[in-house]
Amino acid sequence: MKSLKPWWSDGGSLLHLTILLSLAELRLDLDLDLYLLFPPRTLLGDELLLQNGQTSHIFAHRPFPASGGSGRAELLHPKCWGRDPAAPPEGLLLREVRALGVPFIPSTRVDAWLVHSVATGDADGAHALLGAAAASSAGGVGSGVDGVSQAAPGGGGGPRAVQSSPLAAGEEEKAPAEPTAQVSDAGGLASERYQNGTDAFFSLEDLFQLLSSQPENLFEGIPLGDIAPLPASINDGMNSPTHYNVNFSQAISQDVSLHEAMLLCSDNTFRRDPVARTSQPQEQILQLSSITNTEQTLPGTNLTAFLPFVDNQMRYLSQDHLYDLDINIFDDTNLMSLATGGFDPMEVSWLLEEPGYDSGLSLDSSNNSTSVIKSNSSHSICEGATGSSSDFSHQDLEGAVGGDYPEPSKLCHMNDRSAFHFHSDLAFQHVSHNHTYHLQSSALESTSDSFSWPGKSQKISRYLNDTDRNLSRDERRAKALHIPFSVDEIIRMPVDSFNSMLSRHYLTDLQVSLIRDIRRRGKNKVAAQNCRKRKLDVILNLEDDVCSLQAKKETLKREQSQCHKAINIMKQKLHHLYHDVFSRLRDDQGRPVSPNQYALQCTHDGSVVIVPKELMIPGQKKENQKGK
DNA sequence: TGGTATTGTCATCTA
DNA sequence: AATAGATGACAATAC
Repeated sequence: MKSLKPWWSDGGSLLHLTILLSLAELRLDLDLDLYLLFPPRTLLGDELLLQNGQTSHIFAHRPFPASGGSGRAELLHPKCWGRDPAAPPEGLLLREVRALGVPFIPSTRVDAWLVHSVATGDADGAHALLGAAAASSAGGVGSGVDGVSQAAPGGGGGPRAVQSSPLAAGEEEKAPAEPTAQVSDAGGLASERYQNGTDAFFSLEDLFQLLSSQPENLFEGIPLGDIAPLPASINDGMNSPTHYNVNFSQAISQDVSLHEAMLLCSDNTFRRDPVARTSQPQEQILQLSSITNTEQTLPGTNLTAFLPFVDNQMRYLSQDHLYDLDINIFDDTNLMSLATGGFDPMEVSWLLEEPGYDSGLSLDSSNNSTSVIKSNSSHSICEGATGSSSDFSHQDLEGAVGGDYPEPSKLCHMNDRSAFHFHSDLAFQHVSHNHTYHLQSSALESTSDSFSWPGKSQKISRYLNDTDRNLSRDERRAKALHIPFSVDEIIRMPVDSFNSMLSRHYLTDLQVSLIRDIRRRGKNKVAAQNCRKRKLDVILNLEDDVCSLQAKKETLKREQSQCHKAINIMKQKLHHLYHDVFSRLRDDQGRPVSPNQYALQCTHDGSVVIVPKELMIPGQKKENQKGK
């Protein structure tokens, strides 16, 4: 391996894997591809828990038409698995996929670790793993499938329990001159082991062991040409030893990007038709579309499936088709929609042009348009194969957000990765190459120029299906950008988790911008709701206070009235008492005392004396007058 | 068709 | 200085 660097770095630069005549690297590449052969029935956006606690998401999912609904799922990015070589991901998909009831689960730890090692540029770790695996295979040390997770990654010990594989010693002892038979037998055993109804998958361990056990024989014995007829059907490929077309000389002589390996080849691997290989690119793609729908496809059991990027298809997939790894998904959304005939630019641009939207989706048009144009050229296959735009447009909106995921069979997504693979969809069998590129620019103009449309809501609603109509604007945007988190999750996530999530996942600038806007708007929405709630509470409390104060006022008024009444009664009583006292008073001559001339006055010792009014203190006079 | 309530969003302020 | 939350103001929408 001559060069290895993270292929997500440098804004989409590719990791070119110059494949040498090295079996280890061959195995490595095989594992890379195999890793993509996830079991079916996973849905786009499925969050996969890794044993190391990290998560990843299925970002692409392509069904195998001939396998009765089975398919492959691809993780969002190896970057999601963490970058610490000391803590390789474990348990990849194991519990989840088993919970889904799929018949086969690829090896967990080693495969993830291999991809992880390659993706992170840790070639030594990957090679050490491979070497350890080979040594383990030769030494016959292993503990079964579960032993995979027990092995120490990074070359410490044999990470793969090769001996426990159903392809154990018997396969290793096969004649070196019959490598293809080994492959076939391996596939047969594997299918025998894993076959379950229409779903059968080749075990990574089986393949790994096969390659590890007799590398020289395998490598040298594989003919350069087609050595055997294609299997007549999937079942043939599954249940009987079958020869496959494996051209290793071509495989090891090409500079292939990891992106190609991961994103392009997995589907292409199932094309075995030599005629199709020699066809023109577009024709090949079309043939590929149809081939994948026929019994010629053999999911998981054909060795060619493990050598996708060594297939001749890579020849016509020029770098123009691949060169922008950093193409953001939204660009792909535009592309796929725009590239299809009869597309209405509004169908895409409304996602960006809804009023008040400033998340940068539209404003970042310079970078956006660039990537779109790039992806435009790189998506000629997809554009030509799409044919119909409406279905795509709606399916595109059904992303990972909100937990409302489309069925795998519908998952022909807009991103550049899956766009290369959607030939597996039956809908693309009878499509023509309609390169309506002009629509793209018009859409871009519309997305970048206008921010308000008259009657836009009605127009927008026309493009929303029932599901999307129930989604919020941010949810639709998030779907359009294939953001692998729910809006609720983005909003409610703690700050630390949010920041770590942004750093852990491979997200384009647009995605990050949208996520931050979603979070900001969501937080502010909640804050506004709380604010209004508080304001309403304050108003209600004030109203309650007014009511209580009014009631208290009434009570005080009643008490005052009662006091006045009591006072008047007391005055009346005092008046009567006063006159009663004077009526009984007599002076020393026996004459009645006139209350007009005298007054009753209380002394400090409590006694009552009769005082002439002219001798009274003025204040006492007033009191006596009041009492009268 | 106008009024009103609700809600989302942005700008700005505040802690 | 940066940031999250609070809040006023405005617009869109539904009734």
